[in-house]
Amino acid sequence: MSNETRDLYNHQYPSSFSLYEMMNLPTSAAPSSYGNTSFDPSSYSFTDCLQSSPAAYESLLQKNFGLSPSSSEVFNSSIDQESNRDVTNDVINGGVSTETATRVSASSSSSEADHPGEVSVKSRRKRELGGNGGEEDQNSKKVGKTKKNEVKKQREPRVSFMTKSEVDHLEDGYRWRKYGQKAVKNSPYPRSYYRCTTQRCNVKKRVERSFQDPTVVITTYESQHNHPIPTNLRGSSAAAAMFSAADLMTPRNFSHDMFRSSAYTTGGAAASALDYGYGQDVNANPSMHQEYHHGGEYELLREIFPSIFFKQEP
DNA sequence: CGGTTTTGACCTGCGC
DNA sequence: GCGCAGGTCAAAACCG
Repeated sequence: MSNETRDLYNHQYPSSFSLYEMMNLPTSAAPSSYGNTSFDPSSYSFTDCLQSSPAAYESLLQKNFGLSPSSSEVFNSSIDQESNRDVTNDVINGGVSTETATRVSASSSSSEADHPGEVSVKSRRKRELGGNGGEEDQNSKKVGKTKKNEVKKQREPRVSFMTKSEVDHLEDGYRWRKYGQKAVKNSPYPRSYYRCTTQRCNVKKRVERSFQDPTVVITTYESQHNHPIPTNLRGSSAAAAMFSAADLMTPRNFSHDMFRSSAYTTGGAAASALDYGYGQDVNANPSMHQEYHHGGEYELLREIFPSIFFKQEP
């Protein structure tokens, strides 16, 4: 953690922060007034969220988010660090009840070393399939139980984004392999599970469509990439770099899928700029965004995306 | 042929 | 203990 980030953790933040505030909308505004959807900003609060990411919160406060109904397709993002609650579900449920919404949950950590479960489960399953069955299986189950008692399974921090997009799987520069899909309770839309294809990188992401607003895609990232962004992809590495999981907790993260999905939904200059303009920098270094200032398209992007995504350097 | 997606089965945690 | 829902596995199918 940088000194700057550490300092931000010492700040005091309001306990609740709705998108109305972030968007400078009057709290009495009709929900339907947000863009062309029925999204209700009042349903989404940043309570808890920024306890886990004060830097991002700080940025929101400073910039007042700079979001306008027409300028961004990103409704919300949240960082889950505090409990084992499911961020995505919280976001969805938040659309129904008020206040609880974007509870960014939490997590814990389970790096490869922290969760040998991945390996043990595999081997157990293999054993079962191998037909040795019986005793060994019971033993492994016992082990699992004792572990459960000793250490509560921990999870990596999660960050979720709500983006308005036609496509479910938004490109972010990294390569993903889908490893599962599940039906979501109370939703006609399934949830897809992706894992980063890079070896020894255990970053996962879940993608699902909001049943309340099918135009909204909810993407939840878990863990952090331990490698640079692949260079040989059509997708902009720069756009992805802005969301490097190595920087998961920085304000810049809020640019990630909004960036990409906006490109999709606006369909024009932004997409071009993203796809062809900034594919050079492999490393998601902190000075990354400065490079945008040098390109002619920076100004164009600035116009398209909210100010928070292009934090201006003094 | 290697990588990716699909999909049913299985595991785990949690609430009742 | 049971049932449910979320999450993961892995074989088979698919694709470039």
